[in-house]
Amino acid sequence: MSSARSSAGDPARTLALLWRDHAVVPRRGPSRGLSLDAVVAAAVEIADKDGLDAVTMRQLARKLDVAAMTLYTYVPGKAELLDLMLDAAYAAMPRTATAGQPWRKRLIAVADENRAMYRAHPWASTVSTIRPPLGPGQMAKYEHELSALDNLGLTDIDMDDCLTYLLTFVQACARAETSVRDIQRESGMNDEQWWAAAGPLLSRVMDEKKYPLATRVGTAAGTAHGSAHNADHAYQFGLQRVLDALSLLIDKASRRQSPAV
Amino acid sequence: MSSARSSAGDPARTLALLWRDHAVVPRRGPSRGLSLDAVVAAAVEIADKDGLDAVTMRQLARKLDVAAMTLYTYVPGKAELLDLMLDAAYAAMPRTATAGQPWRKRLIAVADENRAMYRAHPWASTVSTIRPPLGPGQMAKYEHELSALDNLGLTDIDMDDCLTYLLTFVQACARAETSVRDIQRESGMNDEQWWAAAGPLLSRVMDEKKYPLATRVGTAAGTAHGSAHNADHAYQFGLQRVLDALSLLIDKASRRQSPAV
DNA sequence: CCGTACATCGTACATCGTACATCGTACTGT
DNA sequence: ACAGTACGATGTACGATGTACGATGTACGG
Repeated sequence: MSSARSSAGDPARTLALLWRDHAVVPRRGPSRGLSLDAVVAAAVEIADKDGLDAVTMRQLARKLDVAAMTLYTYVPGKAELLDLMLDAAYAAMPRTATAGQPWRKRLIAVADENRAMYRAHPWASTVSTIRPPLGPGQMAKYEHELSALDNLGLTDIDMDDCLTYLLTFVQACARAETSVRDIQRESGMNDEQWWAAAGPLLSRVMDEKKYPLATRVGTAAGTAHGSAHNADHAYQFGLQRVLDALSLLIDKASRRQSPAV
Repeated sequence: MSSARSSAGDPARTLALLWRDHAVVPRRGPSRGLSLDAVVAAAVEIADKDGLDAVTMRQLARKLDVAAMTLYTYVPGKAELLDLMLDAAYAAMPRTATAGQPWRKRLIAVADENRAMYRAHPWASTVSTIRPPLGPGQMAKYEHELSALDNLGLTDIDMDDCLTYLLTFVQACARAETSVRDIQRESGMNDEQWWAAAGPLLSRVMDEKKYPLATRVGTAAGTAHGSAHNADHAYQFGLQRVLDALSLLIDKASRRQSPAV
């Protein structure tokens, strides 16, 4: 996989699994030792703790005290498993009731809920959901989030665009955070240590006269980034920018809908 | 790898390669059949055509008519190769001279240059550059892009933040485009076909009364997205939003610097 | 009470990155 | 001119990965 992707398996089979559409319940043979939910939950647990790469069929099987191939009686393959993991994560999200509040507050709640989900499941931020997992979790999430944009005078397509714009931003932030965490774990260095190691080497090998701005700004940014809470800062800062941008669309639409407001 | 990452190898070794710091030129043994540049160029070619996953040591070796292990005399490993590929892509970017133009035009040029680079090298959009490849290409790119934000009254850290904000947006757009392309190639279906396959299945399995907004908006967005140029649209639309957001910072800073403007 | 449907699982295969040992080449010191 | 050696190239091998295949055992329906 270039990057992990949702909905990479057979649509029919995947949808049946996501909606737990056990069309035919087996009537013969030994009873099952596990359940689909148990398999998915175990996979999510591994991914939460050790990252998506740690979710291998053998690892997962070991955790469930079962042979690797046994998993294939619960799930057609790894692609479908990923869809089930994502949809389960979506299904478990809290959905704050914000009806009656101004749209800005409602959208901030949506963003924060997503951020919390990515904090709990960092691996989810690395999955491309261009083709989303079409399960009950995703549907409930989508329904809830759209309600924050309903009755503002936006067209259906505008609603979807605005939501996508917001969620893309939150996912990009989460992805950056996840990346920092993963690379730190794999390299055994945090960013500060890495800069401390690479910085001197770099200035010995590059001609600082040739890149004056890069040297000056890079040094300033490097030391600032090494210091602290820049992920939080980037999120708060960026979210305000995103909401400002959306307000241009939303306020115009609202005015058109109800000129008094 | 959870996702591909730059600067995942040993910093010292990587920097020496990136800056072609051949400290000791070998004086003995057979002459080399290839060059570092040839190896990197071949890797980029494969990645451009068939995606980053297709860049395996064996594939690359086959393309260069050499045994797989031979590559390890040119490059310490795959992690370093990725850094070299990225830095080469950066180095090859055109850098439009926009001195004297208003900052908005300059930033649009920066964004467009990056977009063009990602179009030429879609795999580059999938690489996390939280720790950037500290090579001459990256430096030249950074120097050039910072110059578009220089003399606007911004602090060094603001300059870096603004640039990062812009480039993150462009990369997110490119990543989406790449994802669409990759998933289409792998699944053998374009998005329209996929929706056509999954849509009916979904509506049979889900209770549309339970998700009224999702059904209504999802259908509208689904058909609209199936139609056409939404990647371009998302880029143009989003870029304007990003620039609007940045103008709040920049105009304020400029006014502080030169109240007349 | 047997046939059969089904869960389980051991083995095997192709793929990956790369460690290691070997081989042959071409320069260096005499 | 020749030996010693540094170094490029490469064949083989190892431990991962996802999963196809076939054997084994279980429990229900006739």
